[in-house]
Amino acid sequence: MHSFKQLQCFVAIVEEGGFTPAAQKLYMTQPAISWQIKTLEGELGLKLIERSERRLVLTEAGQLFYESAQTILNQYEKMDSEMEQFKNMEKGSLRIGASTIPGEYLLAADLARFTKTFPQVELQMRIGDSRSIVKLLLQENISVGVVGLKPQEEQIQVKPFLTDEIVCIAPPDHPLCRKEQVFLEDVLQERILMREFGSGTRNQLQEEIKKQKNTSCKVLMELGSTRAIISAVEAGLGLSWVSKTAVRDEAVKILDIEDFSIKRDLYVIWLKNRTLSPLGQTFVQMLEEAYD
Amino acid sequence: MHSFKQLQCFVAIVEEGGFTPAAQKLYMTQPAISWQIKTLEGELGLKLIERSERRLVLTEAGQLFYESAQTILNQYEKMDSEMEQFKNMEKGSLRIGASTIPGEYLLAADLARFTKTFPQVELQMRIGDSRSIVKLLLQENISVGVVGLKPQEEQIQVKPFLTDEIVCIAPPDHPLCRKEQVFLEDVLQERILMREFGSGTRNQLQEEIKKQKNTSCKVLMELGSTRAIISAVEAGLGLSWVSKTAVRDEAVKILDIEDFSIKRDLYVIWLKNRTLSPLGQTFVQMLEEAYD
DNA sequence: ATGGAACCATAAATTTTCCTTATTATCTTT
DNA sequence: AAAGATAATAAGGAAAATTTATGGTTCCAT
Repeated sequence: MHSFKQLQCFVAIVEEGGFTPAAQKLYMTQPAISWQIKTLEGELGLKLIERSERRLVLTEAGQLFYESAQTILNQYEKMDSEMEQFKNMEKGSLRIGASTIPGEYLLAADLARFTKTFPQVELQMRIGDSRSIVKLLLQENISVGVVGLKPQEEQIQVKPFLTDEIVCIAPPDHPLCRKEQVFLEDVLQERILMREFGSGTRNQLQEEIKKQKNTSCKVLMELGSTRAIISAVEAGLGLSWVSKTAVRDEAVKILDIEDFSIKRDLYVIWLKNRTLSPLGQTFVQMLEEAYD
Repeated sequence: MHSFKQLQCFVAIVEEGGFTPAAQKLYMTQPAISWQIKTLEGELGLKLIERSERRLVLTEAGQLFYESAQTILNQYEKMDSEMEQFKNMEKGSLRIGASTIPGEYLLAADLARFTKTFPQVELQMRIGDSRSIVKLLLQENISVGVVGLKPQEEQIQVKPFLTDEIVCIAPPDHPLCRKEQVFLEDVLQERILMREFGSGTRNQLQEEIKKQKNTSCKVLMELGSTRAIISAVEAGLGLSWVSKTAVRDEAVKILDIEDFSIKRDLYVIWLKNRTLSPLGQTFVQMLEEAYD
């Protein structure tokens, strides 16, 4: 088994045109170079360099070897710089933004994985409604966002990555929970709780109701977070719609409404004109892999 | 600078699924593997293998490294097998040069044998007069030459390998063919055909005539190839001298001249300061064996 | 649970590899 | 022929890699 050093010495000799200059290039002494070549030739059982005359000349074997040695060293350097780049990612920081649903529920696992891979990276996540996340992105306060509302801005690169389902929730002891079939009309009779204006969930919900039933719903209470809504529903203050993932382990009942359902696409967004940092790229890639 | 061994160990671990099996595969002890990985990770500044849990798991960095390491090792093996092939003469090319007689007549069988033994080798033979072959050798356009004129150059290694006889030929119906004893004077009366200037045959012939008889001969026609001379002699245009091997199956008569005969040594030549490639060595060796 | 088996990490000692300095040999140049 | 440049060689020593021996986990089966 030969070593990188041998290849390196050999290539240096060829390129610098002699043992002594090669030694200088590699910060070694000339006998060390001689030794490397000697062992290399010994291992190969072939003479690589003809060194009788003033100028060094490669033997046929030497020429053949030179081709491959070069390729290998190039490949080696490529690898090294790749690893270097990767290592640099460990030192950086990544600021992402997410709207409530992805931020508070969905992304938790991904963030954990990310910080495990890059423990040194300072990771910041800002949570807000979709509109504010887009704003943060445009101001470059964050470099990646995950939102539930497709931004229309020209400068924003949008990539859908997951479809979330928005479900209607009720306290477990609510009359509708016992009903065989529940329709949208039944629900709209009830007190409805909602997130604040600007929420992607609320926005989409109202549009869907209007589109599918051509009515609107009375919003009897506005709350600032999904968690607050769940608590309120649980306490019997009314019904509401939230992301299915948000209620996985909660003490509220999901109402299966026969004639109404909402799917909600989630999008990863970043600025078109900024090339995403290696860390950002890796983060996006991790999301893609996770929700493929 | 990492080593091939490190890559090798790492790849072996990934492929064998553990340190211990990797050690067995590489005929090393397990601590040696541990050490290699440790230093590799240290040099990179990155952890490659997660070994806390029951199963070994590659980190993200490890996966990245694995890709490149594999490529490099593959390339390395390719190089190694190429060199091995070269050493075994299954690969490579051999360019030889020969002057007319050896090239067109004598060497045919040897070349055939050579290509049969080494079918993968690209074999080139250039034919010219002795002087031009020497020139090609000095310019390193060929690595071995076979000539009929001993080159005087200091840098050329010369090895005689065969003595060819140069005989006088005449058309079968020529008067001299019926004569009991033929002497040189008889022949010199006739029309003499010869090869162009620079030919070893011609050179030697004229020198021998001058030496042995202290006369010179009138050259009445110069022809560019031995075959052309034979045809011309056959057609009755005159007499000439050619290598005995060239007329083996030809329709011309050999004149046995009582007081004149020429032996001609053929030489294998190569450059002193270049080590002959394995192929070249073998070729020379084959010639020696064939004409021992 | 508990003893054993499999597996990796660590330590110390040893071997091997590799590099350096010093010197010699060879070839080129003047 | 002498000087200069360049590679080979020798000897000593530093550094790297490997081995044996051992310790600590985890996993499995009794």
